[in-house]
Amino acid sequence: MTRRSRLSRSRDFDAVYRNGRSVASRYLVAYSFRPTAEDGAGARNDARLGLAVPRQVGDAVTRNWVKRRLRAAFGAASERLEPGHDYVLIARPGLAEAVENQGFAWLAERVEEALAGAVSADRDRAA
RNA sequence: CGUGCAGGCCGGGUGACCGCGGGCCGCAUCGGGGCCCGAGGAAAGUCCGGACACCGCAGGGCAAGGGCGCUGGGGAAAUCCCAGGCGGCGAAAGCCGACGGAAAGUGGCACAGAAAAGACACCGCCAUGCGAGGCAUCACGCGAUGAGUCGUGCGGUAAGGGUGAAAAGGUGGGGUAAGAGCCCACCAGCGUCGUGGUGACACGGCGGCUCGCCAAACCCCGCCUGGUGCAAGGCGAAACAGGCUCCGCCAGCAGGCGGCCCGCCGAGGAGCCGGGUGCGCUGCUCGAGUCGCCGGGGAACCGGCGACCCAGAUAGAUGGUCACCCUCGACAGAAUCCGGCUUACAGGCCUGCUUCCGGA
Repeated sequence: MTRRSRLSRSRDFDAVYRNGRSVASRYLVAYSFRPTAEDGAGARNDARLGLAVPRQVGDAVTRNWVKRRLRAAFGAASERLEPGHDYVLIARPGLAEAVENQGFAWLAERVEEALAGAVSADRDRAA
């Protein structure tokens, strides 16, 4: 995933939090939101990801480790995702230990189902 | 050889495919390639010192704060480094020490003990007054004298007992009613002189005999000290809206000179409500730089020559899937940059030294 496909500005995060829909599970919270032309930035075709890994997840090394794995899992899932959406994934405490025990494949599944859940919730809202 | 000590170093590796950040170069401008580089010894804690940047700068005194405090050297500086002195620990190599002042003052010294700092004597020791009851001698009539016991009063005494981390210099001798630096010798400490050393100090002579410990308790002395930190700061772009209250206006204290006073400057200052921006570039990595060789020095370190360029991200770059090997991988992620300190760290390697103990 390139620089362009990341959320970088706090107004982008605010927009997703305010307008998007969320799905929470044991270790992850996923937000999804499809910006439209009226939202300023204009509609795009790629999916963008923002990450939030709070201090409770672990020390700096652990948080970096978690973010890398989340990006990789997002990259693997992005081909099956709705284009033009902005996503925010929030890690919850305990995620690092869980990934260490269950492996990357498990994380990839969890990410994919969280994102899918967020997208369907967002679609319901829009409809 | 083990053991112990000191110094230095490494911190999983190799290969394949798919990916991430930066720089350069083509094709060529929808995009897609090639090459190179891409976390640490602590990047950490943010505890010191600087560089750099902006703000302040008129001086004097006081206060406050700050750590620091043996000597010589190194270093831009430091609560840093090296070497040495002194003290403590160890068999040794070696390690540890905020290492000025306790005769400026205040304060503290648990428990135990009579007493913890004007020695106010618990037991004991010594001398003596008085009293008690017996003993011996003389006399044998009252009585007198002597040695000692018990009780009590007054005084002398820090040698002994016991307590303690510590008991008023130590040991031995003389001395004394018993004792005491009361006197003497040696040792410790203090003062002074000489010699050696750049110096801290060391060694030796002489002197008068003597001062508990704690300053990382307050404190005293000496030394030092503008503030804020790269979210500093600069350039550009975009956007906006002001209102209310109070104080002051040539002086005399509105306010400023980070606290106070003197003194100086001085026409604007303070608070509340509301509105806008919160984006791009820069600072941003070539530096007290790293490596090698040579020279100086006991070392820290310094000088010369040569080579090298070694992260610059900005919601913040190292990951995923595999395969193989080994001793199965610790602590841990740059955010302006350096120099230190401190703390964390699986396992392993190298060099030098030590010899109480174990083995040959």
